[in-house]
Amino acid sequence: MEPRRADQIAEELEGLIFSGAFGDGDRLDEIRLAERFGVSRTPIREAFARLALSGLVEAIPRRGVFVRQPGPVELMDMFEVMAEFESICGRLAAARISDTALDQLRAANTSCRAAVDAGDADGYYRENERFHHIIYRQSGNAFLEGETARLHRRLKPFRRVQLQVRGRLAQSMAEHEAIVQALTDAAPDRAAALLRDHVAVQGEKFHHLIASLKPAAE
Amino acid sequence: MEPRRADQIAEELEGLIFSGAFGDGDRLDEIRLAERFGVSRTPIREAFARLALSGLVEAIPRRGVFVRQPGPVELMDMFEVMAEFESICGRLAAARISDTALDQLRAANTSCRAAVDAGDADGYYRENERFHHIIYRQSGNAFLEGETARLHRRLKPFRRVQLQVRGRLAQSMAEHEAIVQALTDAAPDRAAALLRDHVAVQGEKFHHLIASLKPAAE
DNA sequence: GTCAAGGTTTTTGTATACAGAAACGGCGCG
DNA sequence: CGCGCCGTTTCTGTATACAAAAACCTTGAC
Repeated sequence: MEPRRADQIAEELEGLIFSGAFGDGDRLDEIRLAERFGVSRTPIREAFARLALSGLVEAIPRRGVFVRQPGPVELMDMFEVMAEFESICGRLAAARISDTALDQLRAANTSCRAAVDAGDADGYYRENERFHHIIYRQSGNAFLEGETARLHRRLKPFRRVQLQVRGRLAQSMAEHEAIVQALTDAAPDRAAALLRDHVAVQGEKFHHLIASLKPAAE
Repeated sequence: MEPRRADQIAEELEGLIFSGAFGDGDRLDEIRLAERFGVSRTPIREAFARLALSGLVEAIPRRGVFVRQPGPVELMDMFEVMAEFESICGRLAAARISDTALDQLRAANTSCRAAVDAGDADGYYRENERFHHIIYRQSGNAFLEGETARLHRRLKPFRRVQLQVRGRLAQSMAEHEAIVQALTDAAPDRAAALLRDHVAVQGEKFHHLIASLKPAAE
């Protein structure tokens, strides 16, 4: 049989969870999913293991696996941590960044601005991601880079929403340039502060958004 | 059959990896392990999934699972991140900590000192852990608490080594008291700086240790 | 009418069997 | 003598079958 069946299933399930087909606390039935995907229970269980690695589901022994989707509170917590992660990366990168990487940052920023001007949302996301990943890498700490990228990836589905606020993109671009400047000047504290605020703002915007979306929920 | 077989196997394998029976890059043979534990391959694979969650092994598709033990460089990176984690927890906790928790910190510190005086190493480790976990909790950020505890746990086997340096325990105790003072004074920056240094020192000690142990390795 | 106990059903966990891919070795060719 | 190709073997991935535990429902007693 196809060797990467379990991986594909994991991806599809990931999509289903992100799309909201499965909500927080929902139990994922092995048998139903096995029938649905036309495979046995084994690759389903394998897929569950993959999802558990990403933190999307949690397996409770003898009970089954349950969708673990962060609620508003946990999401705010995650954004707060994300801001600190980026801040640390920036602080370290300010001392360790190479000239080549600085050029790459400026290039990513230029592409980013071009995407904004062209109204190319996908392009913006892609270049924005590149920008941040360069900073992660330049922290010179592979473990930090990995953990930061991990959380970044996990928050990805929720980041899209809050960027639709008018004027945020232009402001974000300005912040990017200030960050590049701080890194160029090798100013660790400034870079750390700028990056923290840059991401923290995303969290706040997100908070306002969910607050306006469901005011009666809490 | 016993329902928690896979969990037990996972624990045993964890012990084997920590004890050095399996080194970095070693491939874990499903069949051999199945024979060794007297079970089929299925619970072994289940155990692998658990270990992968802890980051102790890495599964490469169609190749098998391999022990992923951090080398000196990665370990240093992890200690650096650990220091930043604790620092963040301290900064947030300084603003959010409760009087009850402050009392608990002082109590843990007292027990800690008693253990040091009694030469009770295990007691020291336990109370020291309690001390730090209280701070994680008091950050008021459940996600941060979880991630910090996770990394703390992962570094646990390597922490034991570096504490055997003479005089470190007493110094560590003094740092603990300074940290409690900073939290009592609600001084976020001071608490953050103290905690960062408190943990960073561990990383440095560790670095010196491995440097002295294998000078020809690099 | 409510609660508890027992049996039934559903579901997880494990064992075994099989298919397909990757690693290994021998053979032939240049 | 070195290199590449093909058959063999070993191992991962998947399917199916079975055991055991938890959830569910029914039934009986208080």
